[in-house]
Amino acid sequence: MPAPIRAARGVRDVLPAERAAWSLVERAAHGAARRFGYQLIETPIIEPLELVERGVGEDTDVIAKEIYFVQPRQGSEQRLVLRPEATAGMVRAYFQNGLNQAPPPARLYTIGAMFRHDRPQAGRYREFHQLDVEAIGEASAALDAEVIELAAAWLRALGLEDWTLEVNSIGDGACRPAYLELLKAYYRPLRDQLGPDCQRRLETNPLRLLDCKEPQCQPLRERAPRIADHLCPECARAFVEVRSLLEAAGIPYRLNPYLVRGLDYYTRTVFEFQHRLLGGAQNSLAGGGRYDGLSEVIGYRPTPATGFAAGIERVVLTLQELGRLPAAEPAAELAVLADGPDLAAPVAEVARLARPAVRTLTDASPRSLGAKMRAAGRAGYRWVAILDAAEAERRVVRLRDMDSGQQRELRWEELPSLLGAEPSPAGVAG
RNA sequence: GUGGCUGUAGCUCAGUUCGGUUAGAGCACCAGACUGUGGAUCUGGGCGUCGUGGGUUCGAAUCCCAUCAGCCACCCCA
Repeated sequence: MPAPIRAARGVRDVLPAERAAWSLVERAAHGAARRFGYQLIETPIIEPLELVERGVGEDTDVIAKEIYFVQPRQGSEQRLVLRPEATAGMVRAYFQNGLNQAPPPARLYTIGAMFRHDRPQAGRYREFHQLDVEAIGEASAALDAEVIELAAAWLRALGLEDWTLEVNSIGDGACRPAYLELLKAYYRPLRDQLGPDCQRRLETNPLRLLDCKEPQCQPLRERAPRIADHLCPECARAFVEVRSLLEAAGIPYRLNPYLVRGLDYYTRTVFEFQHRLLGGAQNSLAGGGRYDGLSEVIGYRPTPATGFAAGIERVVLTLQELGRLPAAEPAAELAVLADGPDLAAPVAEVARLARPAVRTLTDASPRSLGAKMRAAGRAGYRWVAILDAAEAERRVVRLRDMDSGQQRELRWEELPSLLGAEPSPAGVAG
């Protein structure tokens, strides 16, 4: 026998008990997105390397070490990768399918798996799932506020109230270059006090100096020029508008002048939802912002857009920490039990008749009736229908109400109407 | 990718310090008893190459090395 094959590192199985919580989170996401007029789309999990490279930024860690490459069958084939995030694919799909021909903005969302070759940790997996919400085609600050409000509505629908929202503006092509010069001018004399990473960032990606967590770098940023003080009139106006819209919507937020995105095509609004229960390093529930420069980078017409990505696993984890996971639901409401051997066919027929009314499973195993009843009791089924050979011949069952213990004989054909009349949510779950 | 901690039954763990017969407990699972036919109780049962591979030794769950996996902190982000 070969060695047991285990799942790859950093990926995990979501079993039925936990999957119920996922369904809750996903249903809330669909509900929130639809209520804001966002439509569900699906984009491929594999995308061309170039899309991901340019969509994420070639100098980022994601590109440098976290990309999963798809092994090409021939060297000449296009290089494909597993998507590490959804936004670039969403924008590609928007243009490629002509959604830019409709009146803007396109309000789109998707839920799906993303892949990053990180070092696994609780709340951080190599395959993880995101809710991704994008409003593409319009520069209005109202859309920034809208996607934030959507995210907040989603979290609130799940009973998550204790998050914090941090907001910042990082300007645009008109004002950021000048600000970056100011930032560099501030940091250059302090270069020797910076960590090695930040010494490099000083010239390549100075915004990143602001959110460096190295103890030696942190104090220096206190006196650094703040971009909020150096926004161009348009960006300043947009920032004010986003903030006033959030206040009007009753969404509490905190200004974090050190919240940044490292890439050039991010503009103006950036934000992040956090939750303390997620613990230190992995406390981010969702993050996003405006990315007016992305479409050009991937070869399409300049088009403003804004959105966010949220971690499904992290939301589920937070619900778990709060003890708010939904109670495990029995797999069925009715179990049809064979009292004796060779009853598979009649048991299946009884179940078939009952299924239009209630979720029904069968147990025609050779175990004793006591064992089957014990299993049914533990599983929490509402009803049990028992039949032996003689009853099968007469087309009747003993129907037992597991709560009251009451039991009566009835004809198979009576099952659906009788059980259907009982108040029982036959809703679709997970 | 860097550093640290940890891997024993399906799950939670004891045993490891200081090597010594057939490696333990609870939960869960299966069978039976008890109420014809239930969640409790009782009895019995498989619980396992002690993560994997190699080494030291008369002898390794225990010591050493490697490897894989999980967790924690970085890096980064969801």
